[in-house]
Amino acid sequence: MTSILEQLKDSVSNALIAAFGAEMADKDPLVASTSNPKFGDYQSNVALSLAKPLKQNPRAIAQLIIDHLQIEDMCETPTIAGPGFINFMLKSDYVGNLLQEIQPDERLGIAQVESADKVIVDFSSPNIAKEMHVGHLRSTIIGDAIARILEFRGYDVLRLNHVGDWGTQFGMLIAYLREAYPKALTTADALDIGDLVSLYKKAKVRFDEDEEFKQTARQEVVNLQAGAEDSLHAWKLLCDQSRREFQVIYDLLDIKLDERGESFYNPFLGDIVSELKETGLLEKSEGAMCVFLDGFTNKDGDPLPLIVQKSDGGFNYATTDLAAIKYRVKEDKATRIIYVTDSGQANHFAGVFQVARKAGILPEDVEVVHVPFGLVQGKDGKRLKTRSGATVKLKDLLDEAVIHARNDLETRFKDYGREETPEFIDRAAQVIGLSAVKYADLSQNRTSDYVFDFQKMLDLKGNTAPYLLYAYVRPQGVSRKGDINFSQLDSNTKILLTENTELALGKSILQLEEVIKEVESTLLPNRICLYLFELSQKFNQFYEQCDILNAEEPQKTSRLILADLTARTIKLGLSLLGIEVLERM
RNA sequence: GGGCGGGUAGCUCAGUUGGAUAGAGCAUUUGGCUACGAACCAAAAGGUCGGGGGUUCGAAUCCCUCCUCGCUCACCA
Repeated sequence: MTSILEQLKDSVSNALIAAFGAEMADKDPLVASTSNPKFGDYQSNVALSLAKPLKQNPRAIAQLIIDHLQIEDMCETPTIAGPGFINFMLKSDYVGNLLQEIQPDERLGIAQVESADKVIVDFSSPNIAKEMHVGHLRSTIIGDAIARILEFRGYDVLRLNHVGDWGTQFGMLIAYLREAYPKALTTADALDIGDLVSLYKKAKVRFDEDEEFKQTARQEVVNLQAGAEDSLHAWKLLCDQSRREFQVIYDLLDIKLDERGESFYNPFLGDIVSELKETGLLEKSEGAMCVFLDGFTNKDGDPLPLIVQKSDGGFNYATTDLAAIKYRVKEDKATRIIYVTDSGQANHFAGVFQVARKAGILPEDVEVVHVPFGLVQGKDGKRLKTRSGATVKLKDLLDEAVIHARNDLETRFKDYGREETPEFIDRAAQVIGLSAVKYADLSQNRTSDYVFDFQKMLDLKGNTAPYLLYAYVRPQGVSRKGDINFSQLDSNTKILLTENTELALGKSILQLEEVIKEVESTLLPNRICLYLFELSQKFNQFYEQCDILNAEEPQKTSRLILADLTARTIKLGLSLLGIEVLERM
């Protein structure tokens, strides 16, 4: 289905050409939703922007455009307002017909892209030998939502987990374990993940304080990268253990990822350096092999290098990321590569992308984009910590969310005297708790820092997951009582939008496609959250004002269909965010 | 000092390529349940869009400048 917005744009463009000639073909018709419903549903500001070049009164231009518009089937006669805005009000018959058209379609009429281009979404990417913490939550949730949206649009999406399973931290850990717990390097599961984490911290302290240990650790990295067997064996044990821990979280959050860690690119790192050497970009500086960047300077104002080989011969993450780009372009045939990491890595990616372009590793027709997000902070505006000062563990946080949701459900049921089975409560608490966490993050996806607030996240009022889940449960409850089979409707069943709330709801349902297409390019899932919230509000208003089950036919069937379409739209929208629905709650 | 990103209602945040009187939610005050499930709806109140200049028919949005907060600036990732 072509979205209403696109149809209007085309119509206005055609009217411009008809009124002012073929040179208007490239003119943006400036059609958008109105800022205020009293101006109608859509507006075009094109007449205002043409006033100067055409040297005519904008209202006169607007009138000429309207005279050449052919949209009688869609809209009431457009009106001119203020200095020259053209306002469009959709006809309720038109909206009803469109709803009828999308009703039988599982995708609710939302189009897929014509060619299934390969898109890589690189997200989550925790570090081996460390527990996942809230910082990984954002990347995981946002990345998953972006992947789901692009998959729904028909792209061939490769979800890559670029785990930190290589590099200096490993040298540190292995060097430390060699002297402190040699058994852990040869026996599976000799230590649990919590021990590993504390050992990692001790290793880090020694690394920072003890110059000799630092050298040993670096040598361990070089050994590992060169393929030393005992180092590799130890490394593998550590990775397996961490991987199982990560999987618990991914299962809980329903996240699917293909693991391709940094180690995967190890065989290609040397080639990257020699390739850069051939292009003449490579320079040796202070013992390290570097490519100096345009537009980046250090504290002293000198050009900043991207180091691709350290003075000890080891490679670092810039080398790995360059090798990853090359592999993703050549082998995966990606046309778009999306990196979901915290905004602190913006400079790093800008540097890597620049070098990749210059070196010809990254062709012009492949898009790379860094999707940054802010730090997760506590209420004090500082990095999120537990009361004891430790990092908040992701698993604990998710468990707490589910417990919170369960407590709320139980008191609610008690207040209403409702009896539910333990299985029902388990399931509902799980869905509500986890969706609250996901939604709280996705709904305010800004690149600025993110204040983590349990109370707000689990609040059941306002723009939250429970509000949307409730807006889904309500029409589902009505449908169950409505005795209607939506898959076998009579073909002349009309959707009648006579009340204001019905019409507003109908229009809202039809906007999902516009929103999805917008997010496809902006990669801002919070737009979908906002849309779903507004849709839910419109449903609740409709539900409040219009009787469904007690209405007379044909209104009753029409309203049942409208309610069902709302439920399906919410379910689809939430599924694109990785959020499940409940039939009852 | 350089680069990047912020500063919008008491709090948390939206605000699409510049568009009409800057919007939500929470909190506050008030009204609506003999329930198509009130986890809802309706209403009130709440703003020098960090300050100051500029660009134009029109600026929260673009440019300049200053204040302020965060991240970052060569061998961690």
